[in-house]
Amino acid sequence: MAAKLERTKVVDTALRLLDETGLDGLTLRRIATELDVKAPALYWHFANKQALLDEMATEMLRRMTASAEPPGPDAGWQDWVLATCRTLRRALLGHRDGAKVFSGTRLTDTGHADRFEEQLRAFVRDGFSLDAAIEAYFTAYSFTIGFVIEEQAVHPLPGERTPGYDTGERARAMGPDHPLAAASGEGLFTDYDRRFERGLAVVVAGVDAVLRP
Amino acid sequence: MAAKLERTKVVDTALRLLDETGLDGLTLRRIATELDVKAPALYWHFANKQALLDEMATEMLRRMTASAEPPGPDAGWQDWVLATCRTLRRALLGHRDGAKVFSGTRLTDTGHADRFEEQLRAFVRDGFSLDAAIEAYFTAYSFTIGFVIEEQAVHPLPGERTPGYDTGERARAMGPDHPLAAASGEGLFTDYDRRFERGLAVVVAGVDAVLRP
DNA sequence: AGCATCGCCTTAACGGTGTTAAATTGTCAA
DNA sequence: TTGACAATTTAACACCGTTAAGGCGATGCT
Repeated sequence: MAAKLERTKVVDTALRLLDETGLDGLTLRRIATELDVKAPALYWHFANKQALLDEMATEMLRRMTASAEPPGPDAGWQDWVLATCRTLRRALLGHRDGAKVFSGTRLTDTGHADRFEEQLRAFVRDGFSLDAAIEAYFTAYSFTIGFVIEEQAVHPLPGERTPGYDTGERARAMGPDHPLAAASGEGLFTDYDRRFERGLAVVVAGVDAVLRP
Repeated sequence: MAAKLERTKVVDTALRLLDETGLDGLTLRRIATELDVKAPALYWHFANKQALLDEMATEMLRRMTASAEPPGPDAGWQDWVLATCRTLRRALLGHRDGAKVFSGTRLTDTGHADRFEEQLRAFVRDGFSLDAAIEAYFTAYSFTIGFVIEEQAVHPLPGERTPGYDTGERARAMGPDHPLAAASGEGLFTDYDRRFERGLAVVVAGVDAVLRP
């Protein structure tokens, strides 16, 4: 079982390096150096770089479901949607370019099936059809992915800020012909926590209005 | 002004090649060959590859706003949200990896400001505060981006289908312990048109319930 | 007409990338 | 002791984005 140990060690190192270098700077040679090994050695454990990236995304999801407590047994579908999306966002924000890594990969195992099943069951328990449950889940999921991708374009890591998103300069570029657009910079590039919660509330209210039986 | 003509020719060619090769296969040498030119010649027109990608994304947006008629003058905010998101989705679906190209770039001009301004005005005209308008817009925008990223993972181009998203195999992997998850493949990987419309309806209803004054 | 300038392109090269093939080491079993 | 096998190294390949230097043709100035 040394193989599996080594595999997870590679993934751990790669995830840690991801925060330092970003997705573009994450090369196999760099990962290998960090592990005191030459690059081709990684091909013993992974078929190619994409397989490693897939495993990284899967590991992110594993840690996410491991870290966050699921809602209690009497929780409604709303609680489950809120909990799932908040946890997903935190997991994506946990690594630089997390959303890009995640949305570009296919998961390598079904360890997340438990949570997914519970999420769907919460809907069905409250009267949703399976079809409506999937629709509701996927809508909230899509919103979360899209939101964090935009968020990480501005904040590569929590606390950091990508230079160039200057609201003042943006307002000037919009010119006097677009007063609303010019004034929107503040509302578009700040306060992502609050805005994510409001967006989530919008989605939940929408599901309640359109999909709830 | 032959320079500007050449610049747009490069962008046109790059966008056409994108459909054939995908984002990973889109190299400067390939683009240059297609233009009967050597790769370094591109550096006369663009500072680097990212600048070309930015211009490609901007051109996608330009074509999008040029192709789709805006709603009439008596259209409500709902019409504007629906029109904007539908048009955005079509623009992203118009090219292989369109959503990835788009979400990874910063726009190079303010040609889209007109539409954005009209979108916000539609909200404000119906009583929204600017803050609520931005929140509503960004929520719908995030949903659309996230949705199309997932969609293009399954359908790289309209009509094509990425191999490996087999619902049967997926159901088997989920096992008998996860009946809902196992049955969800059909609802997750098919019929994106209808599901996008339903998701959009959810978002609009949510905005109506949470953000409308 | 001659000469310099400038726009646009080419040639050559650099350091880096993912990936492969073959040779090499270390370890444990027969 | 020998052999099998896992795990890694060395060497190399084809390709990538990018830079430096120079060439070439058209334009404009004297």
